[in-house]
Amino acid sequence: MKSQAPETLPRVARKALVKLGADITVARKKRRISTVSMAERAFISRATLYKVEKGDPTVSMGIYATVLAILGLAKGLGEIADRINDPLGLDLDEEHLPKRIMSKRRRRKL
Amino acid sequence: MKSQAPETLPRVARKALVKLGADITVARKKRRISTVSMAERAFISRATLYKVEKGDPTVSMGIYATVLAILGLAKGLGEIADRINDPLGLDLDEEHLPKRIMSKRRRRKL
DNA sequence: ATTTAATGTCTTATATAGTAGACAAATAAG
DNA sequence: CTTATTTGTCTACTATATAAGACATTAAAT
Repeated sequence: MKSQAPETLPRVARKALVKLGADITVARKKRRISTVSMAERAFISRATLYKVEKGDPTVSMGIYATVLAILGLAKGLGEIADRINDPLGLDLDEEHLPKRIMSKRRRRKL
Repeated sequence: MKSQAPETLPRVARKALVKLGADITVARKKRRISTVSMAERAFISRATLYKVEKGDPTVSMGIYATVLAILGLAKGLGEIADRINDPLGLDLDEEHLPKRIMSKRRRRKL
């Protein structure tokens, strides 16, 4: 992630990540997996695992996904934005979604 | 994410990511947000948003989190690994988790 | 009380993510 | 059907993530 304008990450996102990291730590401990062992299984360094458990936004999604998979929690990743979890479905019917989103209609040349 | 040994990403993780990306595309369209507009709001390039919607594992978690937040779906991120979603809680009581995981007990010097 | 392994946390080098910008293809509106 | 715009997808440059390794601290076993 590029740290363009400082604090570009929405607060809700930040909070969710910190919680995710903390939950991962608990889940790991419940399975009695040490940080060294988890890092090895995920093919990452201990330093990176440390960032994951802190909820660091710069770590790649693939690494988070791998750690979750090792904990048997990967499926939840795919359920974040599915129909069930998207009550904001407006009027549009999933089947009839336009292939492209057109903004303000342009003016024809006179 | 470092692509050390090819195909280091567990299949379940890969599947979950592809689904997440597809669901993000649908959620975006339902909100009538164009890729250009979404990229601007998330302070990322269109190319990166494209990767996100493909479920690319190399994109940073912060970017995924930001996009989800714009869609109003960030909370779900924090719920992936919480107690409710972790049935594999073994015997351990969350409160009594050891602070460190000790492996094979070492042998004291004779 | 000792000892040993686990964890928190830096630093620095190198692999790679993210951007910009371009282009063709294709949808939607007039 | 024509035109304006969106989207799919590359390439190459630059910013940054990740690994490696070190060190101090601390939990837990003996």
